[in-house]
Amino acid sequence: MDKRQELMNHAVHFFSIKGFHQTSVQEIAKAAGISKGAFYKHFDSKEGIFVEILKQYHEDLTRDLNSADFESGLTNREFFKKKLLLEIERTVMNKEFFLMVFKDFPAYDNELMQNLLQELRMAQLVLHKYSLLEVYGDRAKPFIYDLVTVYEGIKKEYYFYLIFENRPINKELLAEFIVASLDAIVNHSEKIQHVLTGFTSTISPLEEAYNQLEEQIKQTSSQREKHLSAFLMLKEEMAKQDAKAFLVEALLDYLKQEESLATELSTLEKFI
Amino acid sequence: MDKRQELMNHAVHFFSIKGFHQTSVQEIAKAAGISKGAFYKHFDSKEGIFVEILKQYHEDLTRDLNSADFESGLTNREFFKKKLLLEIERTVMNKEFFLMVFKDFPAYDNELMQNLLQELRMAQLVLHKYSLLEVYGDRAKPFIYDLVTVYEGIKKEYYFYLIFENRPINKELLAEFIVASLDAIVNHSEKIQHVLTGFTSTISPLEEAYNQLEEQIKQTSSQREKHLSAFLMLKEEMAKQDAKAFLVEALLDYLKQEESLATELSTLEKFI
DNA sequence: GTCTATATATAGATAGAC
DNA sequence: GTCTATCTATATATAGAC
Repeated sequence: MDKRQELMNHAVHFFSIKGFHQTSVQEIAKAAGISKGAFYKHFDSKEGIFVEILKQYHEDLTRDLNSADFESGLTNREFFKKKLLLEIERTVMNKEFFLMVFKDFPAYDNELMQNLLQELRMAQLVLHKYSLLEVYGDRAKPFIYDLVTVYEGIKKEYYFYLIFENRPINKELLAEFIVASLDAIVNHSEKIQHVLTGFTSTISPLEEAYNQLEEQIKQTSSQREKHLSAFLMLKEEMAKQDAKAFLVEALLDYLKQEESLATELSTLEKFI
Repeated sequence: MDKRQELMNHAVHFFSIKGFHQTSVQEIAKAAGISKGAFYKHFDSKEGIFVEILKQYHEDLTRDLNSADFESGLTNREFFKKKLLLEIERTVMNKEFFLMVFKDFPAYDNELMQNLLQELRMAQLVLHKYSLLEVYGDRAKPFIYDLVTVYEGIKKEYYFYLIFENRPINKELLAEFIVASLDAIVNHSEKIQHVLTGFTSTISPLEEAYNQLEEQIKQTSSQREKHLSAFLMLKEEMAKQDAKAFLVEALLDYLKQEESLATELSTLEKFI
């Protein structure tokens, strides 16, 4: 077999058991019967092999789902259910990939990787959106984003049972159960107000960072009024062309004293 | 403030951003204004502080939910929804904890930690089970485990929106939406076959390991028949009091040639 | 493309002085 | 309870011979 592919197979295996950071290049190389040094002739870094695994999985999945041919004459619902069953079976067969993704992740300071992940996720989201619209049509439209969320949430939770806990579950039954649950929600939907309005945010990232900080102050601050005032002055000052650096800094430092605001403040600081 | 508590707060912060393994004790200590050496006067290891954080969160959560007093005269459904809303708000307020748990995890070779996690998860599961039974009564009973799974799946997926993507979502609306979705599923439940039969497995871990391996051979093996035969002989031999070590070993090695069986085989090997 | 040897860095944890 | 210095282990990645 191709050494490169062999390395990737072993890598998925170790990543799925120990997580990305706890797996060494040495282990992967050794499992494939080569030295650590030789590994770097095939991949330029440990992150490199991880990215290649992600890409390959995504390509395989897309190819599989597109090339699947179901008997003709199926209703939309039956077709949807067949695709779901295929996805469930595929996920269980590739359980190591699933485990790898849900364990440790090398994505957190690598923008390239984050973009890749975002992209893969979006692709799945859009796919599900159109599948559900095909089945439920206009009745699903007003709350399609909520329906997609419910669908993905239920699916994922059963994946945990199937994969993390190795539970023996009848997959045909599971597919029917999930679709039947969606049926129920859609049939009931006139009585339900929707929650989500779309998958992509329409406000700017800076605006969002402001909103997040304001919300967090309102919810958790020990000195709500003072912190809100500081926040408003900060927002005003930062909007100015000739913002005073010392003032911005002072207000940030002041707010940083409240530990619960740390995450929101670091996000905001990226825009300075 | 208590230095110990201060260290824990900073630890959650770093763990939530960079993950457990990517955060050094040095960073945590420095953020709290002490040296790395001094850290070890407060906690005996990095894992130690992680466990303490988990325990504290669980205690706080239990206390909060028990001490919450809602107005009297609420219906079961209203009461359930109020508790859900409280949990949503609490989760968003403690988003760093949520991020920490869903990022990197130090649990994978530490049995003590795995037990703790299992315990915390079970506690939540049982809590949800009884809450749902209170609201839906006998109608939910036949498929209560599926209902709990659906409930937790939907909730978790929205938490991802709220926390990872910082989406502004009306929490009151969200709580109503989730409960309404559960209403719909329960009302529709006569027409739905259930999937799960319980949360705890009734067969022994060894038996389960056998089942897993057999299933995996059937689903993924490139030489189904040969591998199944090897599997059956292995199972038979291992059951014997005077099992031949060389035969067990040989059969294991033979099966190991099929890479897709690696996970199941390592699980099984623990019983030898 | 593979090896061994090595550069370089950083981690968790401990020792001993104050 | 805090510091600095140090131990020990292990990691990613590279260099250079074959």
